[in-house]
Amino acid sequence: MGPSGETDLSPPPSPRLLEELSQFFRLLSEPARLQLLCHLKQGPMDVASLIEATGFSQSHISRQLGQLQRAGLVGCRRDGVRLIYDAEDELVHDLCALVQTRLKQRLESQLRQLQAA
Amino acid sequence: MGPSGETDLSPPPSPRLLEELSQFFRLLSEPARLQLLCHLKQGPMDVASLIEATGFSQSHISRQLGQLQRAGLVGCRRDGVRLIYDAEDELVHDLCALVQTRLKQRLESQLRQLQAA
DNA sequence: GCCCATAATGCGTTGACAGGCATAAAGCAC
DNA sequence: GTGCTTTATGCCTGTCAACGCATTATGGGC
Repeated sequence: MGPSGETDLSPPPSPRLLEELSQFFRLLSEPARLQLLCHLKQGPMDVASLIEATGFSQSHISRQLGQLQRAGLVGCRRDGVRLIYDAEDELVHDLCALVQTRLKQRLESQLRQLQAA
Repeated sequence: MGPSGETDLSPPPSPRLLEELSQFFRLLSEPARLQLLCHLKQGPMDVASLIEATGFSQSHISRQLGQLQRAGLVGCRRDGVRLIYDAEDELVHDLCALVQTRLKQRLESQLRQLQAA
């Protein structure tokens, strides 16, 4: 606990990794995509159901699903002419849970500050 | 409705929460901000050092720090005329570690597929 | 008071991407 | 084969945010 606390535990991440990380977070930075992931978390669905559930256009849904699939966050199988998508990754759920907890803590903290004042 | 298997374990998140989550992820979706957070994780720094470390303009750094501060991810204190920023949240580090692990797993998986073929 | 250093903000440009419409591709039924 | 349905893609527009430059605000030192 000296003045030079040496918090330097980890080396600075390479620009390459930084780019990959931010690209991943970018996928989750769009409410539409997050919404699709949440719906798919409840179980596999075809695109028509996702359109019905979200109200977005078919082309939009298809594009967002494409991005999520390329990232490996969703997968799909064929059922005749339909494509059934499903969430393939628990990570997103965990990340959301962590962030949600933090958001809640932050709001509670702000609330206490208001009450104290 | 379907006689579906009801994988409905968790209720669909409200649009409000979806928006908050995506906004948070959006903060991390910019390499510049992620880079600032990583630098600050090594210890408190003033803005001049961050400019030196990242090569961005002063105005840009200031703006990004402002966003991070409003989200509570960084804090700052004054030292004379300088402002010393520091990372205030372990969450980002944890999130990055989780995502990084996943990215690695994914690459390894792809590598195995190539070798098998 | 004036001057200098540091950080924040107004303004403009530009690039990226959401999102819809129209079209093409893919697969099934006949 | 022709049609019909479902999904993917080309094209377009609007919007939003990164980013730099110029300016302003803030806080020393004299």
